[in-house]
Amino acid sequence: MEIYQTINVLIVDDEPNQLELLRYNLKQANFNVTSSDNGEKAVEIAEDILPDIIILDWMMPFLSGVEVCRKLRSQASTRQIPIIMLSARGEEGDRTLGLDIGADDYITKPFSPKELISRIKAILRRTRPSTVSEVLEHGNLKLYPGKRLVERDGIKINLGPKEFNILSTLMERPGQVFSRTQLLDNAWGHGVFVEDRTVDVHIGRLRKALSRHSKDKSWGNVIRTVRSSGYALALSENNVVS
Amino acid sequence: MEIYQTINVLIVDDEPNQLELLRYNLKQANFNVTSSDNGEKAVEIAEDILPDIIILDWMMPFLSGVEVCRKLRSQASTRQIPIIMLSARGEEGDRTLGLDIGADDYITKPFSPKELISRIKAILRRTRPSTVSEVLEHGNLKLYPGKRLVERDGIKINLGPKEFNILSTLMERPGQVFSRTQLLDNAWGHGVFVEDRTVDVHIGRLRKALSRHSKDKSWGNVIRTVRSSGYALALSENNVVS
DNA sequence: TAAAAGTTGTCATATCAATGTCATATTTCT
DNA sequence: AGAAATATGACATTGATATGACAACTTTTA
Repeated sequence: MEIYQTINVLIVDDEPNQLELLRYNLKQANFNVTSSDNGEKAVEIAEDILPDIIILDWMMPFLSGVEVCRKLRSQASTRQIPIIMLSARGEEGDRTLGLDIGADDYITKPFSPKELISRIKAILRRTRPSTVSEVLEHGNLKLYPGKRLVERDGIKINLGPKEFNILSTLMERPGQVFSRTQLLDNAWGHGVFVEDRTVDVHIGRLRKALSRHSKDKSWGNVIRTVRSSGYALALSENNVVS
Repeated sequence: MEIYQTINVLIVDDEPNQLELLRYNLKQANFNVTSSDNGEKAVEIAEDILPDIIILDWMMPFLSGVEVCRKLRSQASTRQIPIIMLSARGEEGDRTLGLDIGADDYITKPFSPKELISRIKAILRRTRPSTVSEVLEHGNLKLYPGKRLVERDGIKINLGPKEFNILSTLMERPGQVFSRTQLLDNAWGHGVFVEDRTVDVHIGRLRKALSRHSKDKSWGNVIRTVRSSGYALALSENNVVS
């Protein structure tokens, strides 16, 4: 399974060597890594960056892995974030306690990087079902199909259903040009009788919505007009970040 | 840890002893158990009863665990059902293959019943939080699935069964949009014949109940209306651009 | 057990956001 | 410049959602 989206991993371990080892291996596997060497800070960071998954060492001074886990589970904002616990001990008592406490998985040291990565992916597979990929990204635009939500730089943008559908269609195939008819089919459904030109109006509304409350006027340019053909999501525009 | 709702488990193993052992232990843990001793039948049963989780033996004659897993994953109706694979072999190659194939977890025989149950619960915590969580929280809203009780800032809120079920469904996946049909399925049960629009009325009652006895009028806004789609539990209202 | 209190599904009506179209302005291409 | 395509503001209409009322039921209470 390949990773085709930026996945943020937060690793928490008080031992510098272990931390560095994890960081290295996860970076190799294309994850975006943030780390913390203490539990208290880890909770703050988690609330702040909302990582996609957290790798948590069981044994830590001050705030232990178990307590960090509890704190994360008690907060609505972080309670959905999957947690993998790492432990030096292999006794079953610990293992089941870890799972009961709210961890999603529990790995005993020593473990191979390959196994850790497999487990991360297994968890992400059910956290973000690929049937309808949880989020479509384009530059700093994010579209969540299941939540019918669009964000620009983390700021929510309200769109009408039609505008949402159009943007969704465009974002599924960035760069691809869609004719007005295709957009009508996708965003309205087959067999509706609506003027082709109506699409123009909605594209206009979409552009306006995307650039609203932003000094950066170029946001409307995310949608490229292709004269005599239709519209497409702009690829290499100045406002596109990769 | 307790279980707060009926959970249907499907176990699939060709070996009668093993099957009986699993069945006994899972019953003890208050699961509702269905079993099959062959892969082909298991797929049919799964499509039929849509269990909350499937325990699948890796090695089986005719249709192997891997193939059953593939079949279940290729069907829309069963794609989302979590699967735990059981295997006698412990080599890492198998382990990662199992996870890559679409299983949610992978346990090596011999394992203790306690560990299996812990892993089942760990998975259910993600897929069906209300079945294993004592409390679901969202902001200062708390919902206790077992007690069928809802609190706002510690103050009890009276809800009818339907309203409770709707809220429970929404709180299992904050932000996720549920269609009226989905809500009917979840809160009323399969196969009831009720107008889709009835959901609107109950959402209205739910909102009213949530904001009753509170100056803060915005409490009804916990539930977001998504025009042309359905309803969702609102995520933080800040940062909204309209 | 009967009355009271609470739940539920449906309808009719009110409200309000979203939509589609048109007329006109602007851009693009030759 | 002239033609063709696109952008945009305005506006009536459509369509979806919110809400109050009510009768049929269920559960609780006395």
